[in-house]
Amino acid sequence: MSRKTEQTRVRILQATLDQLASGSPEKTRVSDIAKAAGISRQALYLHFPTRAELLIAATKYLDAQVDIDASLAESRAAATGEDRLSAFIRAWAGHIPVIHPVGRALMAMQDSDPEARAAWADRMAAVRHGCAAAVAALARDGRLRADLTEERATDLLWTLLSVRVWEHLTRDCGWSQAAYLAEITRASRAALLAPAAS
Amino acid sequence: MSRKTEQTRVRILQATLDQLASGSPEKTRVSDIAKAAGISRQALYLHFPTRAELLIAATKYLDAQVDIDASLAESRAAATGEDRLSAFIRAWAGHIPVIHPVGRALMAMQDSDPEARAAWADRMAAVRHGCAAAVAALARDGRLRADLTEERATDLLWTLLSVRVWEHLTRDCGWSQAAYLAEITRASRAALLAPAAS
DNA sequence: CGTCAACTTGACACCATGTCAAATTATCGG
DNA sequence: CCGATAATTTGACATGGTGTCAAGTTGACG
Repeated sequence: MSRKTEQTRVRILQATLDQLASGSPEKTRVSDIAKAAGISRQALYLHFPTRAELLIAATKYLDAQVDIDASLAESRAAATGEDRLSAFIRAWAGHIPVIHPVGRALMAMQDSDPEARAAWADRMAAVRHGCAAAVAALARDGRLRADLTEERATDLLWTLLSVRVWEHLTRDCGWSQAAYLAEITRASRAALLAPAAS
Repeated sequence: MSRKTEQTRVRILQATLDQLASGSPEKTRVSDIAKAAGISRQALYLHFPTRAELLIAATKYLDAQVDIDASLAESRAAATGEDRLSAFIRAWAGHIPVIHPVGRALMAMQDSDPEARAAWADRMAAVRHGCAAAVAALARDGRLRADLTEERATDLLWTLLSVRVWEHLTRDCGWSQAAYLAEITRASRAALLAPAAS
């Protein structure tokens, strides 16, 4: 009963991630996912009430698999604010490609589905929280640009690290992930750090 | 004959811009626009074959009204590269709010309509061209950061000035237009200019 | 072997876009 | 001012995806 239900649920979630990753996420239909999971479209609706909730569940499922907190451990352990900033950027930048397919699908639904909007906003708020921590560490070291409040610096970093910026640089500009990481790290330092950096 | 057709056409385009500006652009339906223009939905299709082409035509109509080239004149006339960069940013930043409603509608169609995608890409390519000119002026003055190629610098500036970044800062972060302009100018200078700036 | 849950099949409502045909109303040239 | 014709209206319909509903089928487990 519950055993089988859970199996099917996981199979659906995995199929969702697979389908989103291969092909345009925003054009992936519920029927495509059901087919990939080997069940009927209606059966999928027995597990997830709407497309939006399926996507949200898939996001959480992915979270559970990748364990972003572990990647952020290095950032939190950094001795200096500058190290913390770099480590945070490195960790988050490495995660963007992983969450991008489902993120793109979620972003595409933002205008039509309030739940999807809230779910995505929530995840991004978590990223902002990480940005704020890095900025606070910088401020503690006295390395933050004097004319920036912590809040404004956080907004700036959050924007620089947004998925849209990653998309623009890697997709529209054709940058490699390595180039993205190097340049966005540099740009973030340039934007936030007081002059006379290392 | 052609007189009336033209009148109606303009009325539709104006109604389109009005509707997009008031209310979520991506949720604006063809029937909403037709109603605002005072004609039937089917009559609208007599003038514009698809929603995408209507939006594209509205973009061109808006262009014709605002004359972006005039705003860029100051930028082109700048004596130094740094002045040119600042003037370009100021001009473009001032235009983003104007084109944003229709731009947002166009961006929302990118995944479903290749024509809309191409039209928006085209406009953004024009912005990139402006970025490239500013970067070239900077390079000519020897003010470009040594470790950046002109191409990469252009990509960076183009990204910083993207509509998505403007949306993020003004909508998600709640920044005023003035704050956006000031901070994005600063960030662009920090990202592109060689140290020891004015 | 019977029961209950999971699943299937097939039909349908909804909503926005886009198409079509027939009827009606403006508009313009003569 | 009238007749041709262009512009518009009304109403019906196709398409494609989401979400719902009902009735029938399969399969596991006590």
